[in-house]
Amino acid sequence: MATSGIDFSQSSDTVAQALIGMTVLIDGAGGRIVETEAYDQHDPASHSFAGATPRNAAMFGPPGRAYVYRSYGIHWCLNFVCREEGYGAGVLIRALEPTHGIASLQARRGLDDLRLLCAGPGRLGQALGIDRSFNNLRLDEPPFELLGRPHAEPVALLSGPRVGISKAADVPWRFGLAGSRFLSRGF
DNA sequence: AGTATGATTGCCT
DNA sequence: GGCAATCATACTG
Repeated sequence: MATSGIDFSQSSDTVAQALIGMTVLIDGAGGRIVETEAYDQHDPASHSFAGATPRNAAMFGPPGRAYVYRSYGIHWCLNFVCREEGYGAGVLIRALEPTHGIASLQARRGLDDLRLLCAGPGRLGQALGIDRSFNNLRLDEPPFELLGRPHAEPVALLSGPRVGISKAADVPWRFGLAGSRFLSRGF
């Protein structure tokens, strides 16, 4: 069984790149991470920029946990907390290539098309069954499971501006797996 | 207490 | 390409 081997105490942009190619599962369902975005406390686009609030408290907690927030009143989005307790940084998981428990992912999405199953943070959240109860959960114990890249093989990374933000829109902290057809959109 | 605003998605023209 | 859905959070008064 491959171990994740990832160090969440690193900066969010480093973690965001290291996560590409790894596999995240919730209750055994999920897939290979093909798209991420980094957010940092000193980054105007980050929820943590203005300091800790009840909503973003998990971002300021211990690294290696989930930060879950509601997007546009509709979607649940999943982040991995980075750095250290008291520092607000995290990585938004934006897209997966479905590999495990595909039937349950499809059932929750009400959609069969593998390409659109987890291609976007809201879609991914729905497919994995994310909700508020996952906020602040540890990533190294159930229901979460993180698996490293098979044979620790290197991956070809893409990077570019983050999606859907108005501040710091030029910072290239969106990362993707080159050639993947499961990205939320092109780079 | 009222209002403005999203780290989005899906449907409409 | 445009825009409605839908609501928690943050900000203003």
